[in-house]
Amino acid sequence: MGRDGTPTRNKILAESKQLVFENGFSGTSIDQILERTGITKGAFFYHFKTKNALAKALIEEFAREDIHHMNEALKKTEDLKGDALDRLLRFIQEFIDMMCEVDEPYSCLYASYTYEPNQFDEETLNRIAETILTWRTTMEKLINDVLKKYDTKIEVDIQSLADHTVVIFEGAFVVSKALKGKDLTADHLRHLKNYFELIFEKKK
Amino acid sequence: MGRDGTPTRNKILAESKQLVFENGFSGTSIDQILERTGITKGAFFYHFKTKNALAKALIEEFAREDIHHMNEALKKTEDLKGDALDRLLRFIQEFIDMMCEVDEPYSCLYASYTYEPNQFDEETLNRIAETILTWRTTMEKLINDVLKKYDTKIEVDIQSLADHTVVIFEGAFVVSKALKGKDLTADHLRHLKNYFELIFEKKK
DNA sequence: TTTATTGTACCAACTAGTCTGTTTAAAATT
DNA sequence: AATTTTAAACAGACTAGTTGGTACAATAAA
Repeated sequence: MGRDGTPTRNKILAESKQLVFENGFSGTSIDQILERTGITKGAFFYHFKTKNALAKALIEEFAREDIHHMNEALKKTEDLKGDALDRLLRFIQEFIDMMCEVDEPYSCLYASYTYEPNQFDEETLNRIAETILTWRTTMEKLINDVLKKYDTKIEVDIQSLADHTVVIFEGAFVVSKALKGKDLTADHLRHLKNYFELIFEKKK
Repeated sequence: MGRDGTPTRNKILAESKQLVFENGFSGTSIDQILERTGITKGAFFYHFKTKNALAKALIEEFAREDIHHMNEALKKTEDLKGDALDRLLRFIQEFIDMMCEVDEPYSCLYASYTYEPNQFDEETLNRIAETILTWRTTMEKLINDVLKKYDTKIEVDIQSLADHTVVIFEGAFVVSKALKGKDLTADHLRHLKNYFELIFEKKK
């Protein structure tokens, strides 16, 4: 039954993600995507019914990978469950290491879409919120584990502390892109780690 | 000689800034701007030679206001120069107060432009970097003042600590837009304030 | 053969930008 | 003070190119 279209589909996804980071979504034309991929219009519209279907597929894939990274980092730190603070710090360290490996400023589709929200349907935008809320839940769990044996030196709202990680990711991406300094992202995650380190103190 | 064009020019700037936040820059058509302002094409292109001239004017105005806010906050805290840490914390508090007053998620043109960089010329993008670096310089000064009487509990790089404020602004804007929670921005500035509070300890 | 893919010509709507002309208000002249 | 001049400010029809999307023929594997 016909040939295998998945390489084509993947090429479209990969190249258009890149293009969206360079030009924004509405600044990226389908013709540009065709040129970059060497694919024709027929093939494109076979795989994606509309340009917005591509937008949705892009965010879907990006969100899946994002949550996958998060879960991988959770797994890698499972052995530290004994000291929940150690684990939390190692969890952040995983992403510091990840960001050190990259060789150009990292970009995030959430921010990209968020700054031209009218281009997308509710469902697409909800997918972004949903993923950020998944991060929130995960971080809340990690933090609450810490709070079993630690107090906070300053009174803090746990939910917003949980969100703070995503905030620093997003902010660091923007600034590192604007200043063209790929190392900035890791630096700011280190500050987040510092904050976690400083805010908790062992219960007596 | 002729009528006064500044109200028209200002209306164009105000409405197109709003449109850029909703649709992105390349997602905003000149026709849309005309519709929103009730102005005609002739008037638009009288005030701005090209669409990119508008982009530049927008970022110019935004940057000027941004630096103005920064300097206002500096002025308002001058009386606290005696204790540099107090001053730093009050400086951040100024922006917390500012963000509490707003009644919808705040948006930043720096992030908007940064996520479709190919739409703009070098000069426009440089204006963004320049402004962020002005923030860096200001924060470095505030922090170095603190360091005269305080040590840091954890070894930190001053430059990246200085940048951290902008990072948290930008990240908080993105997340508060994505989650449609206008209060989030202030919350995360509070975390920044906490961080500053925790990281410094009086020299003996 | 059949069905999943891909190629290409085409279209209506929209894009940024131009062109020519009109209005307006202040300054120069009477 | 009334009139004319001047240039800034605006109006809106027009254009050449681009946009997302369609129709349908061609091709390739099962």
